[in-house]
Amino acid sequence: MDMKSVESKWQAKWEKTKLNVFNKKNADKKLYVLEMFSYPSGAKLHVGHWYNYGPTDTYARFKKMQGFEVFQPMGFDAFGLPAENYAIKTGIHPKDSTEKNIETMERQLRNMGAMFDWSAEIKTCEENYYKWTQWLFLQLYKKGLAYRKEALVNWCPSCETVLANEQVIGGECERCGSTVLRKDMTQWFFKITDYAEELLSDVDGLDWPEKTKLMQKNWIGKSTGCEILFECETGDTITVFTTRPDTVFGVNYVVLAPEHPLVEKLKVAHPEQASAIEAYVQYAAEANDIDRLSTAREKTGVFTGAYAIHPLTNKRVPIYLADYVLYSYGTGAVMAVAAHDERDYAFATKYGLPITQVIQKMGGETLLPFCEDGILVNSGEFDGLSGEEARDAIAVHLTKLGKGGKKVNYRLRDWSVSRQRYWGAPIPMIHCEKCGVVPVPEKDLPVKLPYDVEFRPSGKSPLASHEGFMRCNCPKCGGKASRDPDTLDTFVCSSWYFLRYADAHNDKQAFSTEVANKMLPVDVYVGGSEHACMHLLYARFITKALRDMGYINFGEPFKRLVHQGIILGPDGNRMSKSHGNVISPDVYIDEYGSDIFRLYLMFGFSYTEGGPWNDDGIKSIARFTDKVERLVLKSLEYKGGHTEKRSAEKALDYAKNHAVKSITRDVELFSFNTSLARIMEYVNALQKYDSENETKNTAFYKACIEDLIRMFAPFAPHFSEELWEATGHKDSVFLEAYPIVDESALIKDETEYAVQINSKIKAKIMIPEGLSDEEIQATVCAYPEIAEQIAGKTVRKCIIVKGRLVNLIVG
RNA sequence: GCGGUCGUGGCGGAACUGGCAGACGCGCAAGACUAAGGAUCUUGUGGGUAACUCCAUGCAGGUUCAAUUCCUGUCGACCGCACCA
Repeated sequence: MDMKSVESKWQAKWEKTKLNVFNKKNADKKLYVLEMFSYPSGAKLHVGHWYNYGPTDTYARFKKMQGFEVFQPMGFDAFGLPAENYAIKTGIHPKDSTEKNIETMERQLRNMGAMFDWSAEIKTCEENYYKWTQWLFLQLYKKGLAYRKEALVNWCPSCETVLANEQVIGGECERCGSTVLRKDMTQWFFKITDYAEELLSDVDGLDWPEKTKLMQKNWIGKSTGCEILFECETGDTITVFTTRPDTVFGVNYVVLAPEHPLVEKLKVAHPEQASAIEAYVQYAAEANDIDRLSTAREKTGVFTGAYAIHPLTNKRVPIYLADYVLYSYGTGAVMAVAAHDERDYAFATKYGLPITQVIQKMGGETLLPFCEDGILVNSGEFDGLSGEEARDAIAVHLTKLGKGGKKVNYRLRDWSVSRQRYWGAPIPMIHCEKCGVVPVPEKDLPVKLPYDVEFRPSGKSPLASHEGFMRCNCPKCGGKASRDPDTLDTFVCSSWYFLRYADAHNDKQAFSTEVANKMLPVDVYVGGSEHACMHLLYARFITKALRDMGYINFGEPFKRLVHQGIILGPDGNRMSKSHGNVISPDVYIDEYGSDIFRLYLMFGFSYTEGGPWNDDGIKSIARFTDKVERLVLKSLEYKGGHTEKRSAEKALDYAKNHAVKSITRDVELFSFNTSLARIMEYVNALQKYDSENETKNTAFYKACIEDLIRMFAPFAPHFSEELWEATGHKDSVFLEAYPIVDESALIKDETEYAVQINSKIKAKIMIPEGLSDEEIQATVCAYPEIAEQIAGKTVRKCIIVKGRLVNLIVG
């Protein structure tokens, strides 16, 4: 079969008959199958795109044949740094390069032959999309979920922009790998922390990979503990957060993060220490994140000269500054218990501070810090309590004294969304000298991104130097004002696109509530696991926020989530230009066509695992489709024959139904390799029937062949359409129902049992269906080979696993 | 350091709730058809052994009538977090 012409033929037909367009009339049977949309940074589709989209399309087509009205849209996440960095390097405008890349990629995606509903296509860099991204920003602002503050933020010196915490991977920029610095800047933030608890507790109800759920949980990082107030000589109060209030009697000193606001005051109160404090704050500010976050690094710090009063013992404890305390977590201050915390122990040892043991391990003393639970000692009235009891009792006691109480803390921080870059959605805010920060009225959206901008980095936002863009009037007072020069993080664009797909042409709203409630949530979402704590978390947050604003009635965007694995280069390494191991799908598609490429991706790997690319595998798939084609075409010539159902027909019928049953289960699990194995088995059975039976039950055999085409259709769509047409059908095979299991064909008269004596296999015996356990045992024991071996011994126990095995315990 | 996932033939990979380890395919070997085959078809294919059988799911234990599957320890690979108090 000439796959190239076959593929373009059927793609044209599908387009013409609108086969892939979602039919709103069948919305009650909708199934929203979504692949993460493409990022057009490279000019072409790579193997990863194929591996995401090809097999998932097979799933979608399978569900369509099962009677679902499948909605499978596709689009482009088109704003972002790579296009801009490319522009800086080459001088080609990001809009031009992005549009060109999209054009190529879209053509390739169409040639893939997936059933994407192109009528709902989205490009996030287009006005009719980012207008609504800006609208979303304004809604969050109205709701108090978008706010501006000066804060220490992650700064990528190479991309010259701020990054969200989620975009800093091990202290490095997610995009370019530069070491991220910290910088004090005024930025827009989304208050994702308001949803920390809900984001955490709703995770459990999701049909997502457990690993991803755990990663989100850890990222949100809930910890329950206690806040404790330490009065300070200056009259201020230092609030610390601890998960171990049971160790409070062991506090040896209190530590503030160098950025803590109280530091200034302490410097004034203790002029003798001022220069030491100053020097240390300076030192901490200059240390980069990598150094500072390293656990191996030696602890450093400085005494402030000040003391705090222990809330329960009233003893004076010294106040230190140390950068092992993070200002961004908890209260930015901790109580140090050297005897029961490794970090405090290391610090105390270095600076010669006292160490007081207050937790006793069962049966003995410990010299090194003992960080587990134990019995309280040296803790006044709390002596003898267990850790758990003490944590509760001390928290209650502190509350009573007004010196603290129970407190929950999250690791999750608010999402910083300002980017000092050009290629993004402008933030729809205006700065007026008189009125302050004023939102752009919704009727004035979109705030258009100008084309003629000097996007080469200058240390500040490119838009800031575009006068025409910046200059505006204040919507409130009408006076002179300027626009916000920053653009939105692209993750804002992608945090709601799945809603826009459902109502992509709405020019009055971002989406209609009615439509969104009908079409969402997404039933199955497929994409890479690298988004676990970024896109997937942001999308959940935005969904919940929109729900609380009344725009939608659901709080989770993606009911089920599947991650595809990664296809590695033939050498087992991740594909990369530097490794020189990049496999181009184009070469193979040219030679074999898209169906065979997709089949190999499905058959050669476990979908969620991925693995190294291998050329031999793809050849074997091409051989298989040839075989199917020969078998189908040969069957067309058969005429006459008999109409009985003899054992040969029964065996074939069994093979078919066995395959149907397994495939139906496996495709649902995204287990495409085993599904195809079952199809291969069925093809082998057909071939066997064909070659072994001179006279055939022709009508039956032809029906089996047609079922094969139906079964194979989701896996090899163009190929199957062509064969379906060859067998005399006019309409698309995708309008056919997927074969359903006929359980009666799977009932056998007898089943082979493995028979064990003392757990060792001794024989395989055919046992008729429907026997009782006693009858099975009797049959087995009467079997000559077994009877011989158990002669003279007593059968003490007989374990029977129905349909599988019998284990005789003799002795 | 903490958390997680995974280690199965020469290779990719199967094995549903503990129940015949190695499905399906590649590769390899032999044969058939051929002028020829890199096409197609048939058969065989974890290892040892002449055979009875024995040994095999990273390694060492444990639970069980039965363990790739559950538990403990250990080695290795990968991923995530990383001074989070």
